[in-house]
Amino acid sequence: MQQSPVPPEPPIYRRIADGLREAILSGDLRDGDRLPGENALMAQYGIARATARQALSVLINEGLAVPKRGSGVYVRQFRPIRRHGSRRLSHDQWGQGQAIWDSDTRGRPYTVDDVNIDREVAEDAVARVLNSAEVWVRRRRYSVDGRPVQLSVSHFPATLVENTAITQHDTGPGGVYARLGDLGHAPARFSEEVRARMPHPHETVQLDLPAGTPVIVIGRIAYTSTGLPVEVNEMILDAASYVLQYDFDS
Amino acid sequence: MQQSPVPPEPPIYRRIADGLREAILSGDLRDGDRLPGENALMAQYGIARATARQALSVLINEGLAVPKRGSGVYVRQFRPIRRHGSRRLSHDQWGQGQAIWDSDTRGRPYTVDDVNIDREVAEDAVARVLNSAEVWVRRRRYSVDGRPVQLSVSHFPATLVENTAITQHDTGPGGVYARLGDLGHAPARFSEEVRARMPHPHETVQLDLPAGTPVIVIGRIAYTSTGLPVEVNEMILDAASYVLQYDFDS
DNA sequence: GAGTGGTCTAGACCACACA
DNA sequence: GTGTGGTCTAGACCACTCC
Repeated sequence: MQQSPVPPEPPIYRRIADGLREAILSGDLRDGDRLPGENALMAQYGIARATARQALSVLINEGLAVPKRGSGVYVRQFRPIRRHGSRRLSHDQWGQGQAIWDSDTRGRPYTVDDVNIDREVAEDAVARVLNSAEVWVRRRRYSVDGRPVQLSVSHFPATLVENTAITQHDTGPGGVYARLGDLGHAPARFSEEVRARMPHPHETVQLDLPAGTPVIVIGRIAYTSTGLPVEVNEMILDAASYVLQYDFDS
Repeated sequence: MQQSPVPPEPPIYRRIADGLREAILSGDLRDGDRLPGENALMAQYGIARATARQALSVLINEGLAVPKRGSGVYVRQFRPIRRHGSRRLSHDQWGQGQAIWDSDTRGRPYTVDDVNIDREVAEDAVARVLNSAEVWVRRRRYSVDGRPVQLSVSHFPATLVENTAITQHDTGPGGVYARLGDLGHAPARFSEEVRARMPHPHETVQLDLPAGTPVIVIGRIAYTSTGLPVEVNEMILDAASYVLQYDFDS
């Protein structure tokens, strides 16, 4: 009867999840493959329904699998869009365009829906940055291949853009940045803050996110060449759909 | 008996979770506050244990709450470290150092543990970028205030750094970049790819991540001024501990 | 219609925290 | 010791998908 300080075994649901995860990460189960369902796990391991569900929920919450009602649980895929930060310093100019991760580089077309434009009282942080209590706000949703991938909320100082096309649905050729240029306030410098977190419920709905998908949050300030902040843009990206790339000298 | 096409009510566990979430996001429940426990929810809503657990698990998987065994479920806090990409173009130089999100800017000291240095056969992606089949690999873990926040794996072309301090624990003054400089290969340009995803199990352990915490993955390539890639560094950051900042001109 | 995942109940035993 | 969350069983009904 050896009773030594054995490291406690992980619970059953976790061991099952570990096995399935390894099958996914090793490539035994590939993109879109069907995982063993609840009934299969119950039979195979002699466990209760809730325990089988718990095992599957681990993988779902890790973003490795997606449940489909009435059908099964499937291996999830990752095929991101590449978003470049700086364009001028783009590393294509000095490297061979090398990248560590694969991505869909063909410029798939964006579509924009759910445009909303309003004049609002700015939130504290935005008011502080733009030095303006009132702002024009442009809310948009971007989709690629019919799937929503990004939410964007742009804020402009109200007095700066009043009576310009920036307050209209159709901003004209070149978009809002061209209109800012018309005003003599062309954006020249950018500061981007990047975070990641789990999505809020409305983001889950608007981006149609499965469980286990974080969002990347980008807060971007656009400055003119003289250092005047002219736009604050908060973007919410489906993390499973994006790779961000930033190139810079030391 | 009106029986009109009512939008189906969300399940109980979700309604409970929604209520708790609102309490957290509105500030009624603050950092570190205790949420109603399983027993409290069972009594208050007249539901079974598993249902109460399910409601709490929603918030836990969203990263809004953290369970503590034998104690309760608590509201989680977010107090990130700010990590700057470019230093030369640092936006302090032309802006007023404005930022959208709060962060702990006081430079809290890093500690490094778990240093591992090995000569290895490179993974495909790394071999392709460095144009080198064999690499020296430096694995490190960084902690702040005693809490692990970042894992880092640096790869260097084996033939380039052989017999230098880069293959030693003590890399000398200025660290590995200074040693690369000694070789006439000082890094001058960087390309960073940024992703976010849920952590793998070993990352969860090494970073001591609670459920509902994504990781930010940074893949960074360092080039010399002549465009020679000299380092590939993959960093895994606790997303709840970081804000990344990138400044650039258009 | 058969099979799947989604929700829910009513129990049980355990390890752990806290007083 | 009491209360907490962690794991697990054995059922149930439902909505949905696929054949």
